[in-house]
Amino acid sequence: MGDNMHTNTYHRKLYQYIVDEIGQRIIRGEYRAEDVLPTEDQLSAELRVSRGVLREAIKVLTQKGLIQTRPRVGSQVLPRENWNLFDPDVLVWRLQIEDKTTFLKNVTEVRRLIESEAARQAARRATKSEVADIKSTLSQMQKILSDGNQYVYEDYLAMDILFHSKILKASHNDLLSQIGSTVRNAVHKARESDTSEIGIQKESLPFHRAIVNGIYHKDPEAAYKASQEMFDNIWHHLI
Amino acid sequence: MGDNMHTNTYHRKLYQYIVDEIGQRIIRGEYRAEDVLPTEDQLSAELRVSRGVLREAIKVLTQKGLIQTRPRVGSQVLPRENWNLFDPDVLVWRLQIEDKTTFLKNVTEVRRLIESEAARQAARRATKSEVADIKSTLSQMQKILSDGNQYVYEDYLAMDILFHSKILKASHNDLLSQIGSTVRNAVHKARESDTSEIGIQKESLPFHRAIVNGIYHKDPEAAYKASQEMFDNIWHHLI
DNA sequence: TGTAGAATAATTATATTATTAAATGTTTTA
DNA sequence: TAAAACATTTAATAATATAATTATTCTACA
Repeated sequence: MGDNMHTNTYHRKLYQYIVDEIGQRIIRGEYRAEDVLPTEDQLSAELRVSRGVLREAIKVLTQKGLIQTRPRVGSQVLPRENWNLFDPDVLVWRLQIEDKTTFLKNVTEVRRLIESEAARQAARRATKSEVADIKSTLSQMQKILSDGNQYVYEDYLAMDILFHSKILKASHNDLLSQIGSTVRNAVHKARESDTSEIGIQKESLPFHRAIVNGIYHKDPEAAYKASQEMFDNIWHHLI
Repeated sequence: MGDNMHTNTYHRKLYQYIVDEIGQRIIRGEYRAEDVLPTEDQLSAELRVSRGVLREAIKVLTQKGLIQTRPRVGSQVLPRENWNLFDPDVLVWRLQIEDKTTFLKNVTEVRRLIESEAARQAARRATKSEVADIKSTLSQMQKILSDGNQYVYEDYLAMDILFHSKILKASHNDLLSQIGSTVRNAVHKARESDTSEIGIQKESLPFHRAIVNGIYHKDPEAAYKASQEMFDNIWHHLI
């Protein structure tokens, strides 16, 4: 860690840097399964933080299923099957480090599955105000895209995220909703599959419209199919 | 907390008690969203632990999405949508406190979705040895059920879990696989939807066989449909 | 002589306490 | 009303003591 950690301008906490550093070392395979990390004294010295901070970081990594710690042994890296793959940090680390093609394929597969089912359920269960809310978000998206000169990618992305999270919520299944938003957030955080070009965004509009139509007309299968087609379109641009 | 915390016979760490205690207070609504927890000094005094231990517990709770902490403000309880619903602890706390019917419905919906898709992908991607492995597990299950007298529920359950986790793995999508096993574990941990009667297990055998057949003959849609029917059957027995 | 099991020693995480620094909301003042 | 001083609380460090686990050594017994 740098020497100016204590006076850092960034707003993250010190232990988060340590979590990131050790976590990434593990994902990179620098520390491998069964390996024992350096002792708390050594690690805190190497990373230039107090043992207290290191211990807080270790607690967090334990929660993520990356390590397990026992007295007289130390902190042991756990095999891959123990990792909590839905932890936002773990997801992002993997997106940054592991083979992008396979992982992105798997991620997109899950997104397609979850979000399409959410769209289907939303068509069944969404309340009137939820439908109205979704519709208004869509029209805001259309507005941003129609005004080609004033198009700002970040604005559109924020609206797009909002749109999909509202559909997820309208599925009235909080587990479904959470898988969807967790994976979506990770993908955006890792800046993968982000296409800032307005052309591609415009191309996806009909699919968005079709999803909303399906939800509005309480036609689950239409919403389902439209959502799947949207992801097939995304996947087409990814490869 | 009891006075004998330090000399506890249980093997859990001190901070885990604190995580449990505060976590449950939040799920119970004793501390509500936007509420600020007592200061670290007060809480550590009340729970009879050092501030260090309390801070480690707070880090863990932060990871679970239950709280957020800032200097001069304290630890604030976050609204429900921030909670990490796939965290084992959060799952258990919710199961102890919240409405079981809705929860179980949502859980089954997710299981049906995930495991059926996994079966479909397994039909496409399973290796020969994986198929053989799945087949042999199924025949062991059949054997246990056929010998009615020596039927032991726990043995059968273990085999059933193995069977489904092998299909999940054969989907060759580790995200899919982990959602599936996490949710399945949650259900078993909560001891919900466990039917120990041999009759119901026998009823589910044809579905299992149809799934394996689909995978064996590389017929994704057959495997998919059989898996969905299996969950529809489970759901039928739940209500 | 060899070995199972108990004592022990070494190592490492676990936990406490005290202190200082940094951040942020609140109050006061110009 | 803006900005400066203030108070409060978390963030981080450091030093130290305790407890738990494992490897080693020793002892008693076959």
